[in-house]
Amino acid sequence: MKDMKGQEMKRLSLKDVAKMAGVAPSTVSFVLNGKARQMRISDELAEKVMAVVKKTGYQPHSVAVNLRTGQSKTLGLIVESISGSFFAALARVIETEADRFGYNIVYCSTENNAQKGSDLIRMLSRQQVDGYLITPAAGMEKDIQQLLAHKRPVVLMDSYFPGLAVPYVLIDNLAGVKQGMEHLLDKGYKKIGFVTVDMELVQVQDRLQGYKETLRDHGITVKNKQILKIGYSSPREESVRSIQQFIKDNKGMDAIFFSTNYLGILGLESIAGLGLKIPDDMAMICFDDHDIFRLYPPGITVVQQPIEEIAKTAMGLLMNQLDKSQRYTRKSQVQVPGKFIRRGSA
Amino acid sequence: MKDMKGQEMKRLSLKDVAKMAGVAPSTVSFVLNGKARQMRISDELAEKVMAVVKKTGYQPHSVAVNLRTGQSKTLGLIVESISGSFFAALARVIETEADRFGYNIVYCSTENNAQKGSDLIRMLSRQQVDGYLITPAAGMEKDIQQLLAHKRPVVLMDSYFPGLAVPYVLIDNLAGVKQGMEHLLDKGYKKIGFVTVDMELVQVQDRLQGYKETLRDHGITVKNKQILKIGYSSPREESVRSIQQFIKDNKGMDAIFFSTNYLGILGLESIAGLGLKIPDDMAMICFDDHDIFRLYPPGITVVQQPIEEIAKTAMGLLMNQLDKSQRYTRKSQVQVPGKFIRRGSA
DNA sequence: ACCCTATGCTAAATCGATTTTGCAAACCTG
DNA sequence: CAGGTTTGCAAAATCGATTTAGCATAGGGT
Repeated sequence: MKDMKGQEMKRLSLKDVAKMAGVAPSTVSFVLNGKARQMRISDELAEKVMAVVKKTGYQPHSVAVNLRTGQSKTLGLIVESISGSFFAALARVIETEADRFGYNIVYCSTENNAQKGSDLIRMLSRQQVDGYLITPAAGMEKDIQQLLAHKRPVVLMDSYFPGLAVPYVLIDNLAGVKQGMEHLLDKGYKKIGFVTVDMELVQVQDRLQGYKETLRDHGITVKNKQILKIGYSSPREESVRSIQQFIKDNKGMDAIFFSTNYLGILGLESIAGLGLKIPDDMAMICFDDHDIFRLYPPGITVVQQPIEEIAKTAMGLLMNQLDKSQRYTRKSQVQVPGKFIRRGSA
Repeated sequence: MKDMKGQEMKRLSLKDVAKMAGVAPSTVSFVLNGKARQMRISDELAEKVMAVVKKTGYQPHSVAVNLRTGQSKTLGLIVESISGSFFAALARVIETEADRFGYNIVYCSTENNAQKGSDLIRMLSRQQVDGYLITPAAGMEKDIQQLLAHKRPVVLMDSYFPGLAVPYVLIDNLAGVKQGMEHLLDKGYKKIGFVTVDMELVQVQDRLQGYKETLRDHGITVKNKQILKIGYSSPREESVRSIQQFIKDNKGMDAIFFSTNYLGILGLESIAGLGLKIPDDMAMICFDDHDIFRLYPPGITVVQQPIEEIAKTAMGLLMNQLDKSQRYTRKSQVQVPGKFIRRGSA
């Protein structure tokens, strides 16, 4: 009952606390920030101050602290799409990690639009965020470069820009795809198609590269006809139609590798729409897991992203940059292996 | 090339701009805040100031503005789970709506833990958010009450507390369930089970109520044995097992109404695990849609939440409270109708 | 010519903290 | 016991804006 008030009655200021304790504001500040010893405040007085702080439940006004110290204790998290399952899961882990380090997250999405990404970065920097966690959209290279030029702490996730010396964390796309492809070839699938998204980002290119390399390694000729690129913002129905056309155009194709979970879901629709059975009429593997893939009969085989590891590593890299102590960072460009999960589809 | 610098070279302050323009800081402030006329700044001088602002690309330091004005232009959004599809979709709409009004969002989740919710509210109020959008977890009633007592702008979504005079927006749970139940009864299903979550929240109670009332209206006795309550944090496998047991225990049950999409997905797993066919062996309807339900054969019939409407209405109610002009708010407790979507499962 | 009100802008107070500087009193030291 | 150093704290500057109060000069009326 008694300690229920101080929460925000009229917002106690540090000055008020000082007055109550009969000391100067600076003294209170020193005590609260653990600089009492350093500033030679007597233990006796420090205790008196702490007593008042406890009793009143005083909480520093974070905006004022922010203004004075220049530290907002806030990080900007920019993802591609706030409702995508991969990004949502990522955000969730990052949120709790940030909390452990005493940071808050401002969470926003580009919807894969470089212009919006650019605006968001500007917005966040106006908001004085201390660092950035970004899953970059195509075309955001310049913006990232600017952040770097201004020496702002940044970590990229899920993708990166080959030319930029910026810390990043992402799955080993090449190896992930290769593992999946090897599995398909092992199981005897002969004519394997690849459906990907039409974007410039490295992770997309790497996945395609993984497909091509595996085939070449097995002495199989890569045919462009067996590769389908779908526009990112192409409407659902249209995408489904083009996947179906793709299947029809490739008679004898017995398996498809989908390069993102979004495409895999479209694939499910397309295949079902054609009345084909998975895996008998058509096998499939998808890069990046999704709830649906666990459930959709017969279960879709996937290369799963180690989301928790990615998020934690990224936070670690960011904290490293934020740390004043600037300990030398061994390696700031990290690729983590994906996890191949076999289900019924291949 | 030329307007590429001013972005954050050394952070230009208002004082710097003033110096460059050869005027007082206050003058610059007045001009920038559209109070030039009111403060009788000559148009000529105002233009001169604006010219300098444009040229330098000056951006006000929002933290300083925040401190001085007490307005953070930030809203707190607390959802139940950041990775739940309903909440993610909600967050997405709210984010863009907030942007339209010039607000930023700090986005966090309770993971259905009242203690964490409580902490989050405290954290957000320390961060000086201007308002709160909350999907409350059970047990957060006191926290909401405190916000109200401190006259903080709040809007609840997805649930509310019957005793509290607080604005809220949610789907009409009762009517939604009734519509689904009527459909099942129309189609001739006789023995309908209800699977829900074991929580105290009104929306959960209302859904159960809808089930019971519909049966009673049709002269059917409600049997407790046909109602299954599953603990919110009960592990997946255990939940699946209890649903399967529930089905076995109710011989002759021909349809199940699932009260949340999470439960519906578990239901899918359970039914498939028992080797039953939907809808022939078991029909189902689920409250709250999900991507899976569109895809999972034969498609799951659902009562869909009008997420966009909920989000927009909630933002409207919040903006209403934030508006100084305090225009009288007609109605601040809103229920919006759900959308019944028929697919193959019932 | 004198007072009074507009006009057009600047100076200074303020938000709530942190940090540097300052200044007594107490404590050596020779 | 004079002179220097340490101790213990307070005063004041600062972060970057907004806002109130103030102060010349110009114009208008009698």
